[in-house]
Amino acid sequence: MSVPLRLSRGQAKARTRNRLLAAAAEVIAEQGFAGASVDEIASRAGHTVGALYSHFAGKDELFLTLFDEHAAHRLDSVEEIASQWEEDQTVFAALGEYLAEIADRHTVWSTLEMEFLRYALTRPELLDRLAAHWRAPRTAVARLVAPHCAAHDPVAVSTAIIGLLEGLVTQRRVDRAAVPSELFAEALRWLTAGLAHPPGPAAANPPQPPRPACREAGRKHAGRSS
Amino acid sequence: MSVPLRLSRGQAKARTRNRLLAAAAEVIAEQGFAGASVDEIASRAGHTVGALYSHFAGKDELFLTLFDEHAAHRLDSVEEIASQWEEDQTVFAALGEYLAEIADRHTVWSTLEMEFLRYALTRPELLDRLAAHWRAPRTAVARLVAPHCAAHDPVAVSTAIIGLLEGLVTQRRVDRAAVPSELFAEALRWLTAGLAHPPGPAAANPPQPPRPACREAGRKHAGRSS
DNA sequence: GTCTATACATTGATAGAC
DNA sequence: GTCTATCAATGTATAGAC
Repeated sequence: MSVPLRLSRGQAKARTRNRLLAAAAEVIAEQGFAGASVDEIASRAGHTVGALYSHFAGKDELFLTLFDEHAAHRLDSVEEIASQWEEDQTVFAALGEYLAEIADRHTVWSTLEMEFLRYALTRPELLDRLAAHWRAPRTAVARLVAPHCAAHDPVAVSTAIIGLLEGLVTQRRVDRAAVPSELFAEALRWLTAGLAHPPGPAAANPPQPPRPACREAGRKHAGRSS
Repeated sequence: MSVPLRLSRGQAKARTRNRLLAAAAEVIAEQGFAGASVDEIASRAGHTVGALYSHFAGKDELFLTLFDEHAAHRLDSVEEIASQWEEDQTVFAALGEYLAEIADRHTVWSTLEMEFLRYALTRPELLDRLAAHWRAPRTAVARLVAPHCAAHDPVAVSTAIIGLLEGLVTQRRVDRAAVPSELFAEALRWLTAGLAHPPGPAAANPPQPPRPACREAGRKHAGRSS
């Protein structure tokens, strides 16, 4: 096979494409979809609009491509974390650092995800795709935490964990001091520790007397009814 | 004093202003800041650009006004929940329903907040203002949960709680089935129950025995099903 | 205070040269 | 495959009528 010292034609093409996608991610994260001009995207990628339109049908298609490719990337990232997670509990600390890192450096990703969400919210068919994209990481984490879930639904636990972490990332981006990197691990421990608590006995809807005590008490069974 | 059957001049003016702000919230949530045209904002408010520019210096100022006024609204909302929270533990269920309601109906708010965040991320001075706006609800919740925090920092706990709830809201907006309204209360119970765990003795970084009791039994009378 | 009409800039997208 | 030149459409903001 050819050993390309220079890039082959196909490689060069792919390179351009990837640069355009990366630039689009940046600009759209910064300016929003509507605010991002194809011109700026192209020029930040080191090209011009012509190149952009030779790779994508238009701004929308570029955005949607980004949308799908990012989802795959995201899942890989989750599974990478997951693979460490199994090793031992100390991974909480590492996980915390990793997420703090995300909050601090990979800001483009999370901002882009926000924009995906906003964009999809008014487009039902896109919202479905987005939901599908989010399902994979959820089940990946669910599989992971299942052994620690006691009688709780692993998927529900997974959803809570992801929500917790994402919520912390968001807050950290606004106010780094308010969300020290250790808090990720700490909060995760709180949540998982709480799982060990009696899911049955510790009542789902404990109508206990108004008692703001230091210790969480209340062992009463109550049916779920809303 | 004049008893205005009709709106006084000042009232009419305020009414227009509020309508413009409400319309701006909608349109900006849907289209993003850059995508929202002043024309559509004005017309959705039942007015024209002229009215808009007589109330605001421009699109930016309109957005920033929205930004500040929404923060006040948000804080009120949190404190309203907080006031119930103290009453008793059953508020978890009510809180869960409330937040599910937010996720389902007040979508404009949360979308708008995402756009605020994205907009502020590249504007340091705005990011500071945003951080300040988020501080108030955080301390409000912190005061509330302080009695249940054992040795943990109430503000850290508050941050985790807010993150958890916000993360769940976000996921619910994408996939309602994945985040049933009961999960809000449930996750909150997990987290708060975990707080009771040995924060002092067993240190903050407990290398627990490789395997805590992980009963996968899942078979339980009142387990979560619905 | 609000509306109508308009000036001026910017955008997404296309066509043809290389 | 990529660039340059260009067009039609749209958007912000202003000026003057009422």
